[in-house]
Amino acid sequence: MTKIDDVARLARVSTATVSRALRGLPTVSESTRARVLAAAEQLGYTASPSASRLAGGRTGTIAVVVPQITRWFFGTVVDAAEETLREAGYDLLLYNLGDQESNRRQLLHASNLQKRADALMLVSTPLSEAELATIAQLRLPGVTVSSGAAVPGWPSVRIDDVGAARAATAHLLSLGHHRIAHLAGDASAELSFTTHIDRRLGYQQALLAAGQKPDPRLDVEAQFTVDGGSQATLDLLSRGEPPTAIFAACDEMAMGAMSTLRSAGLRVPQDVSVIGLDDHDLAAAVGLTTVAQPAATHGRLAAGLLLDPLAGRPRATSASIILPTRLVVRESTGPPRSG
Amino acid sequence: MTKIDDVARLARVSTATVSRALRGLPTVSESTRARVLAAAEQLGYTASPSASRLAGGRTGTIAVVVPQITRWFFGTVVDAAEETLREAGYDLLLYNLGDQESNRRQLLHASNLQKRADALMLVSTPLSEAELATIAQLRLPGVTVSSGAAVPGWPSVRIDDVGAARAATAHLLSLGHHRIAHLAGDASAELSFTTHIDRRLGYQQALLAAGQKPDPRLDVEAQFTVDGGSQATLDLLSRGEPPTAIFAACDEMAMGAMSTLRSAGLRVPQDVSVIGLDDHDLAAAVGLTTVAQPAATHGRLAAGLLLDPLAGRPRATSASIILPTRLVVRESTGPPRSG
DNA sequence: CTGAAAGCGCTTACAG
DNA sequence: CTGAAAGCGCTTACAG
Repeated sequence: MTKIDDVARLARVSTATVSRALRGLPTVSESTRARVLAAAEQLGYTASPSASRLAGGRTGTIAVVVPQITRWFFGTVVDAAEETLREAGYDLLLYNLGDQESNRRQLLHASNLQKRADALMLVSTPLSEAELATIAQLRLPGVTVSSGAAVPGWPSVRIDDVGAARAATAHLLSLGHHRIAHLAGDASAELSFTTHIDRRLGYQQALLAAGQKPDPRLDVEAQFTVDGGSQATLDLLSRGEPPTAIFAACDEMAMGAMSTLRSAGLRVPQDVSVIGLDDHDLAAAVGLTTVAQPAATHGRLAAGLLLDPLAGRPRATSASIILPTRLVVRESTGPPRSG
Repeated sequence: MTKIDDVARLARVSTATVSRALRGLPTVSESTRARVLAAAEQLGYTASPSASRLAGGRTGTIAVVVPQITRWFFGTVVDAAEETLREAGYDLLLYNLGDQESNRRQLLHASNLQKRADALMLVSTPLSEAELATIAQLRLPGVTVSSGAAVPGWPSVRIDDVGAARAATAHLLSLGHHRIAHLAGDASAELSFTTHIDRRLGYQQALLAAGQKPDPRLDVEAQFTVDGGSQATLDLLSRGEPPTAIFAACDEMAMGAMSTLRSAGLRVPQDVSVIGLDDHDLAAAVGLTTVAQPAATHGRLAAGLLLDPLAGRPRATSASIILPTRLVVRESTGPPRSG
């Protein structure tokens, strides 16, 4: 591997000058810079990241933490963030929390993060008090995407979960539904996971605004996945008279619900309407009505918010971005039979 | 940040001993090791990765390259690989190639990789001759997942794409279909991308074995996505008499096809049968018949193949793993109307 | 605008 | 089993 000395020798300058020229620092004459670039090019030189990091104190890396990369929203956020970060020259270190709580603790341990990344992007990742305190003390720049922890001093990119859930439920109400079920995220599993709580809140608010009292028997918790949606729907059906409509807290659950309803001999939307929240890649294909949220935009904007302070620039945008959602009506919702 | 000297001072040993004790090298007495561990614990010490990498020559990082993290197969492979790698103490550096060819070239440039990662996992990533040569010359350990490049000396984990496609097509043939279309990956877009070629080959082999001549008008190319499947199906329908069955090269395309067929007023499977290849998370929910491939197993095994040589162990498994596929019959396939 | 020298925080022969 | 010292390949004040 060629190193900086090789380039310096060939360009007849010091290693300090090579370092400056290659990083585009302004204190290098044009002719020198040209000579250095030519030498580096000729030798196929790239600085060793380990050495740069140690000497410079910056890692050139952003750590991105997601609950599970296979879920639509998280995959899409990471996809968009990766592109933005790479264009800016940053590497993306992926932390996929998975199910294991032990995994979580270890990953979010301070010393692990601070020495590995210049900044942190937490996607839908709740934090304990202790974790929050540690991160605050590290003074690591960061951004949160979607709900989860609110880290003091960090910007956030998210939607109005309460409002989106309200809109989804209101759509069902406007069609004349009176028995509207909710498939909620499992609030107990992930500490202070506000997404689940907020969406349930929006659901309840919409019902109350329409003069309906939320019925706990129509409100079931499950995993935020296709299987979770299926299980929750089975659960719902086993409780007796089925609802006339279901608001699932995410599209994956909604698709699981649609599938289970059909297997149970119920037609969607004639017997039961289903609405989700996301606008998953496949929502259009399965005719799912949903409240769309712009996942890629989350990732792109969050990455941008991280880059500004890292480059020493003031943040271009305000600290907290609430992205718009919109109702997309497809074939999975309609008026109730008796409506 | 506490550094190794702090620990050494507290434990009353040299930094060399701290380094050895913490990494579990055998040449440290038990009592010394205990003292060092206690000191490190007390100070909350973790070694600086940059310094370790520079001094030790290892990065503790695996670079994982995927075409697009949002696609089911790739997301699932990365999810499984991440878990295995993290358990072994490795970081995962994600390279999401995306659409941009320029991106590709830069990422796969030798100097970029060798200094950033100890090993490389290429998922469905074709390489040019030049890239292959560079990688071979780097002597970087690696593994390929799914088809793409065959790097000399690297193990691979994949399915038999030709056989899987043959099985999918044979299923349609066995139901009595005579006009079987194929939605293929866009072979021209990604150099030497053998997955697309192999699946088309299997399709053609099955037809020929049944005495049917492949009809180019029933063989359309598209993106490996839901939208790609929709577009290709529209294309197919615009060519005149529709096929009685469609074999889509992946489930996402198959789901796009199902959706477009229904929008066009064609029933699945009564008017047109559809079979995919993957067993996507949502395949069961939409009743898609498919040839299942174990995506998570790909990721887990590939990560394992990488870890053995990195730990200096001989590889536990043979160099080339062909994982089994299996036909999963659901509701999207049936006999042709006139059959 | 450029260079000599120190230093980033570890690991690794080399000795003992 | 342990330590002193060199070295990994850069970047950064400090001088000029």
